[in-house]
Amino acid sequence: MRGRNEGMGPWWHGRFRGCGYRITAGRDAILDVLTRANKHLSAEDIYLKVHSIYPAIGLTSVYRTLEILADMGLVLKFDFGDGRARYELAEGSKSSHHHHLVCTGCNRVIDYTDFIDEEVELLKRTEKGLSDKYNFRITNHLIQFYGLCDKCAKKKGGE
Amino acid sequence: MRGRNEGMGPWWHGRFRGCGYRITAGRDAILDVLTRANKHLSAEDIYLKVHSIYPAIGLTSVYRTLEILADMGLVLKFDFGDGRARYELAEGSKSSHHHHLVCTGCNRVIDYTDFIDEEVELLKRTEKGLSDKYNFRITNHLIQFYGLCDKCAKKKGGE
DNA sequence: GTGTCTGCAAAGTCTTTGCACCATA
DNA sequence: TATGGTGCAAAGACTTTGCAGACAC
Repeated sequence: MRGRNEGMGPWWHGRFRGCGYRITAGRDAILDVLTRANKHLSAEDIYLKVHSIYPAIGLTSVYRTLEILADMGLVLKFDFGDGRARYELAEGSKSSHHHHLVCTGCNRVIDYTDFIDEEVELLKRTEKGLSDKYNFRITNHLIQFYGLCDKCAKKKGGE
Repeated sequence: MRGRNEGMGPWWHGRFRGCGYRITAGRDAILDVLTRANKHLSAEDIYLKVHSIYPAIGLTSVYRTLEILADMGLVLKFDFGDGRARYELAEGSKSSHHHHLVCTGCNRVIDYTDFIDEEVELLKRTEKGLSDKYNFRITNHLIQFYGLCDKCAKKKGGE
C-alpha cells in the first residue's frame, strides 16, 4: 500500500511535514533502512546500516529520529531484556502484525504470527474495556513470550 | 498458601537453600519488602525501603539479589519505558495475575485484572502452540498496553 | 533569512564488576 | 573454615544533552 507512490516521494514525507518536521537526508536514510529491514534493530544497528549509505549520519541523529518516529507511532520500541532498545517500523510497510518470542538464554528473538488473529480479537476487546474503565486512550500493546530456545534448554537445564 | 508457615521461617528460605543460595539478613529484608509491596518497584525504590529496615544494605546487593530472584522465577522484571527496570514478586504471595496499562505521557502504570481469564486461556493455548512449533520452553509472558491516561490525553492531544 | 537539524563531545543514568572483608553453613 | 555474600568505588553501556555550525523551507 505504501511505498508505491514514488512520484510523490517516500510515504513518510507527508506524515513528517504534517507534524512540522523537516525532511533531511539523514532522516530519509534512516526510514529507508527501517523500511528495508524487516527485523527489530538496535540504534547502533541502524546507525551502522545508515552509515554505509549515508556516512555523514551520527548516532545522535539516529536516536533523535527514532524518538520522533516512536512518538508519531511510525516506529515501535522494544525491550528484549539485554539493555538496548530495539526498533521496528510499525506495521504497514513490509511488516505484518506479529509478536515476539524471546530466549532468555541467548537473547534470540523469533517473530511469530501464529494465533495472531485470535490475539488481535481479544486484544481489541480488552483495549476497549480498559479504555472505558480506566479512561485511557490506548495506542499500542505489547505481547512477548519468554523462555529458552532448544539450544539453551539443552545447555542449561536437565529435567 | 505461602507466608503462613512462620514456624519454619519465611517461605523463600527453602527455595533459596534448594538453589544453593545462602540466607542473609539483606536478602531477607529484600524479600520482605517485595512481599509487602504489591507494586512494581525500581531497584532504587527497593533499596530505599530496605535501607530503612536494614541500613547496612547496599544498592549492589539489591541488584544482585534481584537478578537471582528473577533467574529463579520468584520475581518478574518489567520495563515501562522510562529507562529503569521494575520488579515485582511473581504471583503467589500477595499478588494475583495481572497485566499493566502504561501511560506514555506520565509513566503512570495501572495494574489490571480485567479479561485476565480470557487472556490466560488464550495465552496458554498460544504458549503450547509456540512451544511445539519453535521448540521453546516458555517460562513467562508479558502483556502491556500503552496509551495516554485521561490527564495526559487532555494535556497533549486535542481531537 | 529563520528556525530546525546536525555531529561531536561531554554528561547522565542505570546497572555491573573488581576487590578485600565478612558471614553463612 | 571454606565458600559465597557484601559494600564501596570504579567501570561499563546505552542514551541524552549542550552547543556552534549547517541546512530545509
